[in-house]
Amino acid sequence: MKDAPRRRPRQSDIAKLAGVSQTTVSIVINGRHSDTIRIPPETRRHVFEVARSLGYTIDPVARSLAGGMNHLIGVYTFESLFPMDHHDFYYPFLVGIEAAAEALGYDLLMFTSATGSDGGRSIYREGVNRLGLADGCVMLGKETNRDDLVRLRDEGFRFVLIGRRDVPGPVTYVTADYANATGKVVDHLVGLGHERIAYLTAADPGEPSADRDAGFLAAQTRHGLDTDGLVLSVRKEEGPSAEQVRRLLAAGATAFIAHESVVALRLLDLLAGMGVDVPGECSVAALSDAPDAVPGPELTCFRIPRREMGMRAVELLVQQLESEEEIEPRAVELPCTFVAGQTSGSNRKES
Amino acid sequence: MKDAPRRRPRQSDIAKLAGVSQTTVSIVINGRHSDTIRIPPETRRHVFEVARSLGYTIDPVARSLAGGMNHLIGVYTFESLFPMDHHDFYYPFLVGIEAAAEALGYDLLMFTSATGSDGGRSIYREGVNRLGLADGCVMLGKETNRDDLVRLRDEGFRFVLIGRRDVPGPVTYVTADYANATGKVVDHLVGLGHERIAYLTAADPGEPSADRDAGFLAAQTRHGLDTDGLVLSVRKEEGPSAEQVRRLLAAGATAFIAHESVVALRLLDLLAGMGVDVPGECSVAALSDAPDAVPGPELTCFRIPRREMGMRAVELLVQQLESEEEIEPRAVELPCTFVAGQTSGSNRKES
DNA sequence: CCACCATGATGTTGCGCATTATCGAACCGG
DNA sequence: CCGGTTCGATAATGCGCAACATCATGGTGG
Repeated sequence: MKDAPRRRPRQSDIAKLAGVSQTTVSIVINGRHSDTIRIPPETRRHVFEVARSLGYTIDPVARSLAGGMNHLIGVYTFESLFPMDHHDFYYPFLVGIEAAAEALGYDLLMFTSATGSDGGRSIYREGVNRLGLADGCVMLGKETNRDDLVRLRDEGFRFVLIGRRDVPGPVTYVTADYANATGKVVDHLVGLGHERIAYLTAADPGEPSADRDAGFLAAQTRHGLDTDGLVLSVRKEEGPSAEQVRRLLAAGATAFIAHESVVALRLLDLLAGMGVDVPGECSVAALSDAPDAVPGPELTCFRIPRREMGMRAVELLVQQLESEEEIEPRAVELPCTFVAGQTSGSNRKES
Repeated sequence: MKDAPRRRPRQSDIAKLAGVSQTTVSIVINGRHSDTIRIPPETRRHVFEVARSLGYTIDPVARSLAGGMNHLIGVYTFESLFPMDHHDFYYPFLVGIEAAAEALGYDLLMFTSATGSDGGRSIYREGVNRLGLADGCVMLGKETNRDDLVRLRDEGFRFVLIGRRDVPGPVTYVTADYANATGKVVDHLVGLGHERIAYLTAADPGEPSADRDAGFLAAQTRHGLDTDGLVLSVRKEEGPSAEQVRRLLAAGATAFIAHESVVALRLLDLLAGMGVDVPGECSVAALSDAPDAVPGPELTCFRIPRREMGMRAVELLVQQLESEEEIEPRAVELPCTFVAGQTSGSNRKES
């Protein structure tokens, strides 16, 4: 019935009670006895008993200081993690990350405090890199700070990016194979007889957009198509204007491909407003997931394997962490699954 | 251009380069200079410069061992955190927790590794209490292990529970005011003229259920109602059987209150199947949130302030962590908001 | 009867930091 | 010119554990 806030028992407490040395306790607790380091079973049992009776639990902090791993995987997002609007975007990644971490025996350290008063995030704030607590880090977010990344790597910090990043020097990342997936969408539309495909690329630059562009370009030359007046740069927030869509139709477009599903949905609305039937007269496809919750027809698009990407990232990271030698940075591309959807149909040949 | 995996710079490295002692570096980095401990601005600036040039980052592990705070808030769930089925349940709490943590300058440590091979979770597994890495912990989940909780508290570890828990001795928790909210639902139904209200309580015990039961009982006696043959214990997974519902109707029930919204929804189906019009002939209410995604009529129910609970828990915890003296354990009850919904209507008086 | 080895441990050191107790020099008034 | 006081720092210690080097004992073969 002590009122005093009991201190955590330590190995030396056990040692005293069991009549052995702290070293012995450490060895027993960690099961480090081997051919060269021998502790007889009875001593071991005794130590264990005392430990249990004291309610001993190892102090991970001390262990860590003494050179061990923390079994901590950092999760750093270049944007704020949980706000509702990012919900659907980040969540599947997190599910994967958590699953893999749990399977591999790691805990997750979610960095939130790196957010400055300006709302911007930086790993290095006031010269302090909070990521250090984690053994390694999974990094996600669009607005990557490349300088920080380079500095991190040069410091020898282990991390895996989710999403391809053009960074000077090698880094390991896992991404989705946007180029191929985009190619498949084009193939699908071409297979339906479309020859003039309007392409609504994302206005904000970034590797994922670039990959889609590359995939589109490749597919297009493969099929011998051209794009005069059929390419449009569109902001996700605004979508295309009715005027722009009209111009594309006037240019002979019979199908539309938009990077963002939001844009594709807006496109559907505009086309409906103009009396254009989808997929009867015109097809629409997106180069990303359609949001689940939104009602309406299922978009022709592809699914980004977010969950798998999360898992894979953690697996790669742990592999790096647990191997003795330095592991070469790796790039992993996971395939997207094509979704035929209901917004694309065969192009009725005219004339 | 060194290829050697550079060691992390430490305070002593800075000290050597800056021509001061490690102590000084520590003081400068932590801004601990005061009236009694003085470091002139120029020295401070110099130390900072050297630190930055070395890419110094503090080692939180060592700091922790030395007794400092890490600005880390643990998040421990007694069930697995991210699996899809718990998604809607945990997510709002996390949003609140993250928001408060970010606002207060804390990072989040999500414990996943406590999951045993049996799927069960225990804080103390294999003699390791990993929670110690965090300065304090927010704990959530239904299947609380009370023994662990008591032990944790006795060790002097700071934590805040989300959800009321009957634990020997005081703990601080934040919960929703289920009793009052339940009372309001009853009031609403009574106000609509219902006098015989069937009550479908949860089969699995637990404090939240008990609170609802208490609230129901109180409201009932307040209104002078009785419950002969109107109370039913129902498993969430199964819901009530058609036969049971028929019996309740036969017993004169004109309104139903179910703990779980899932059960309420199933009830609606059953009643529809029996040709009973809701809310025309019969009212249905739930004592929890209706899931957003599910189509159908909006349930009469109340909304549990999950986000606010998460925030509040973090705030309470931080308050404890940052105050000098021991703070008395506190219980906080947050109000639920009543949702009139579309599944309750006035009771047409018969005879 | 000593040299040698296997057994079963122990003493010491150090991880990187924060804290405590000091300490030297400069300054200042009497 | 000397005692006190402020200023600007520092050496030493310890947090709890793991790694390393070392040591005492007892049996065994030569």
